[in-house]
Amino acid sequence: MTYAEIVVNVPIRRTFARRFAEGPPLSDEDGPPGAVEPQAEDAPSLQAFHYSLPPQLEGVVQPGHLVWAPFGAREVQGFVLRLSDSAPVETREVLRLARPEPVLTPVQLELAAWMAEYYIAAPAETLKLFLPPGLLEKAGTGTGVRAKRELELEWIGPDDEEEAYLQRLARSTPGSAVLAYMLAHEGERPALKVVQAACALKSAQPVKTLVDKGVLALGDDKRVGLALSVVEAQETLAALQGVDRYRPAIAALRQAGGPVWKSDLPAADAPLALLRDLEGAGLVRMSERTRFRDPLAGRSYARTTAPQLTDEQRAVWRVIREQGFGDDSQNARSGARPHFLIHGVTGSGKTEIYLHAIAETLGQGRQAIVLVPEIALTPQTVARFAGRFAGRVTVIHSGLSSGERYDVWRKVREGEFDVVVGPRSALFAPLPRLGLIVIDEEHEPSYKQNAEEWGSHTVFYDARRVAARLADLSDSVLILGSATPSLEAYWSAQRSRITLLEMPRRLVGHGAQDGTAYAEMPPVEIVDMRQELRAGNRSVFSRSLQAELHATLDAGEQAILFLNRRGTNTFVMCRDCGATARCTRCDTPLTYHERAETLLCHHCNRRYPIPTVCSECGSKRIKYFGTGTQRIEELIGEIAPRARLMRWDADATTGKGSHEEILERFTAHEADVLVGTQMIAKGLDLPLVTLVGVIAADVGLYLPDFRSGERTFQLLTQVAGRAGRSRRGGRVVIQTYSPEHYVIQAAAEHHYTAFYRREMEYRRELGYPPLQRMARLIYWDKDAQKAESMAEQMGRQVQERIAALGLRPESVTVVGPAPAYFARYRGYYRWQIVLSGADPAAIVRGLTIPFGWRVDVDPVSVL
DNA sequence: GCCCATCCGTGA
DNA sequence: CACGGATGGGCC
Repeated sequence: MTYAEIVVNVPIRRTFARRFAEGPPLSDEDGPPGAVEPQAEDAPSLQAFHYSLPPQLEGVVQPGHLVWAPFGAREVQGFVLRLSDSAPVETREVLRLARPEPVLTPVQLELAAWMAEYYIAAPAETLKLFLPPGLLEKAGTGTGVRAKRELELEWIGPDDEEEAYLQRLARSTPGSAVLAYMLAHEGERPALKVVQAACALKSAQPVKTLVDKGVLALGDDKRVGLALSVVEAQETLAALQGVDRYRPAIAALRQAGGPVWKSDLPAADAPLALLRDLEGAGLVRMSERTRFRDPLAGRSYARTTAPQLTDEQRAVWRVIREQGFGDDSQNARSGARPHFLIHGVTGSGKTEIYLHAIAETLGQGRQAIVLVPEIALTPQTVARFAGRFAGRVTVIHSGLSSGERYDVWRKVREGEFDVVVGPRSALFAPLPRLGLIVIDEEHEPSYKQNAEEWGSHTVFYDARRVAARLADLSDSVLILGSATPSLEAYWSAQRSRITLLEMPRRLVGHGAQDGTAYAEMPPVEIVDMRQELRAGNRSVFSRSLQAELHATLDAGEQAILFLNRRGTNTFVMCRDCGATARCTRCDTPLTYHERAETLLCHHCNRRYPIPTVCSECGSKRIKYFGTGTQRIEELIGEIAPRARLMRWDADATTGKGSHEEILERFTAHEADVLVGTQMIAKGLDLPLVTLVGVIAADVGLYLPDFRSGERTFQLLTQVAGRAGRSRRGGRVVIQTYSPEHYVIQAAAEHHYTAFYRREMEYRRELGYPPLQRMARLIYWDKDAQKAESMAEQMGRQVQERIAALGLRPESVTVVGPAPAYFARYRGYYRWQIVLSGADPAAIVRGLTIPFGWRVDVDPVSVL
C-alpha cells in the first residue's frame, strides 16, 4: 500500500490564526478609532494530510502532482508532498489527478524541503512559494485564478468586394428588418409576434432594442407601432442599414493582418452584436481561445546582437565558459558546477557577461533565471535581455496581477520561455531545464525576505543562499555580480567556495565598446563638516561643494546630490519643553513634509496633522530641525537660484512609471541638479553628470546594526559611481562628520578590499557573520507586558536548550531577550533574542515556538 | 469552509 | 432544562 502526504488549503479561522498560526499583522492599517477586533473569519493556510492511493493511481501519482482528495464532505485540491509505505492516521483515498503533469519539479520539491529545514519553517509554507499563484485559492477548489478565455477575431473577408458584402450585411441585420417591416405596414399596429414572425426572428430582442431607442412604441396589448414620423423612421432605417458603423471594426481587423483579441479593439467600435453580423456574413472568423496575459505584451524590443567583448570581459567570460559550462566541470567539483562572483565596478560591463552566459545556456538546451532588485526592473533592463533573446524571455514583477502571474507561471512550466527575469521570487519559476542562475547587484538587501515586513510571511529566506542550493540541485551555473559584493559572497570567494572574477575597469559612456575606452574612477574629496562649522560655515553645503556645484552649472553639466533622508525636516521639537513629535504606534520621531503639509512616520507611513501647539506643554514655540531631501531643494534655490531642480525619492515617485519619467527628464537635461535618496544610487547611466555630492555620509553609519558599515560603504560607492561615466570625467564630494572612518575612507578611494579587510576584522572581533552565523527570534505584541513575558519565557527556553545540547558557553552568544532597536512598530511592542555562533539554527530547531514568534535565520539586520 | 461538540446565555 | 447563538477544533 502506498500512502501520499498531501498539502491542502484549509482556511483556518482568523481569530485562531491570530493566536496560533500566522504572524500578528494581518491587515495593513489599523481600523478606524474604536473599531473592534475582527470577528472570526477564515484565512487561507496550507496543511499536510495523509491519504492512501487507490490501485489505479499506484505508480501514477508522484510527488509534485496536484490531485483531488475527499476532505470532510467536500473535494479539495492538494499537492502531493511525498509518498510513503505507512501513514500515521486512518486514511481516505486520493480520488484522481487534477493535472496530468506534476505541478512542481523534483528539484523544486527538494529545494522546498531544504528551505523548510534551513529556515525553520513549515514545509507547507516553503512549498507555497513555488506554487502557481492563486491555484490553491478558494479552499483548494481550484476556482481561484485560471487561464483566461477570450474571443479572438480574424478578418477572412475578400479584400476588394467589401462594399457589396457590407450592403448585404446591413440589410440582413434584424433591427433593420424589423424597422423596414414596420415602415411597410405604416399606420397599422401589428402584434409583437406578427412582427417577429414576419422578420423570421427567434427572439423579440431586436424589437425591444428599437423600443428602447424610442423608434417603436410597445403597447400594453403586446402590439407595436412606429413611435417616429415616417421621415424620421426612414432616416433611422438608412442609418441602421448604413455600413459606416462597421467600418472602424473592419479597418482595425484588416489592418491587424492576423488574429486580434476582442478586448484589444476599441470597445465602442466593436460591440459583440456587430461582430456577430460580420461573422454571419462570412467576413470574420471568431473563436474563443485561451489568452496568455503577457507582461511584455505591447512592447517590442529591438533585436540586438552580442557586441565584441573587451579584453577584460573576454578574460572573465573565458573562465566562466571553461569552468562553468565546460564538459569537465561536472566532474571537477563532486557533481556541482562552480559558483562565480563577478566583482565589477559600475559600468564595467557585467551585464554582457550575463548575456553571454545565457546564450551559452540556451545553446545547451537549458534555461536561465536572472534575479535583479525590484527597483532595477525597468523596461531598459528587461529590454537588454528581451532584445537579445527575442521571444524567449519573460518577466515577473510586483506589478503583475495574479492572473498575469498565473499565466507566466503556466507558460514557464510548459517550457514556452527559457529566460525568466525578476526579483527574489523569480527563483521559484518552474523552469524544467534550469541551467543558469544570475544574481545581479548581489549585495542588495532586498534579496532577503525581511522578517520586519508587515505581512503574513513566514519564510524569511535569502535568495542568494537558496539560489546556491538550487544551482547545486539542478546542476546549474551560478553567477553573482556586484560592484560592492556582500561580505558573505566575497568571503566565500576568499575561501574558494566561489570563483572570484575581477572587472576593475569601467567602460566609457553608454555601452560604447568601439575600441574599448576605459574611464578612471572619479576623484573623491572628503569634506570634514566639523571644520566647516569651525570656519563659520553653518550651511548644509560645504564651501567646496558649493564651488563645485557652481562650476558644474557654469559648464552646463549636471549634478546629483545625495541624502538618505526624505522630507523637509527630520524632527519637530518644542522649544520650551524639548518634546519631539513622535509616531503613536512606532515611537519614532516624525518627519515634516512641507509639500504634503503633514508629519509622516517613515517607519509605518502614518500621517499626522501639523501641530500648532506642543502636545506636552501647550507651548506654541515649535521648531523644525534636521534636513531632508525636500529641504535640500529649497536650500539649493538659495545658493544657486539658476539651477533647475528635480527630486527623486519615494515621495516624488508615487505613480506608476514615475521613476522612468523622472529619469528620462533628467537625462534629457530638463534639470541641472537631481536631489535624491538611495534610489539615485542604483545603476543609472547619466552621461552628463559630472558632480556627485553626498550631503551627509554619516546617515545610517552609526545605527546599532552589524551591517550598517557595509550598507554605508555600498551606498557611498554606488553614489560615487554615478559621476563621470562619460569622457567629461567627474568628481565626488563627500560631506561627513567622521572623515577618518574606514568606511568613508575606503569608499572615497574606491577601495573595496581595504573596506573588506577592516570590516572583516570588526566582524571577527565581535563574532558577526560571515564568520559566525546568526539566528534571530522576534516577537510582536500589542500588549507590552505580554511581549516582555513571552520574550522572557523564550529566553529561558533558549538557555535550557543550550544547556541540554551541552554547548560550551563561548561557542554561542545570546543577546536578549531585549526590546528590538525599533522597539515599537505600528503599535506592536517588539522583543527579540539574537543567537550567534557556529550553528545557532540548531538551537532554534529544538525549541517549541509559540504563535507570534518569527524565526529569522541569517538575518540581514538586527535592528 | 463546513460540520459538530461544547459552552453559556436566555427564558420557562 | 430546552433552545440558540457564539466559539473553537477537526477534517487525513
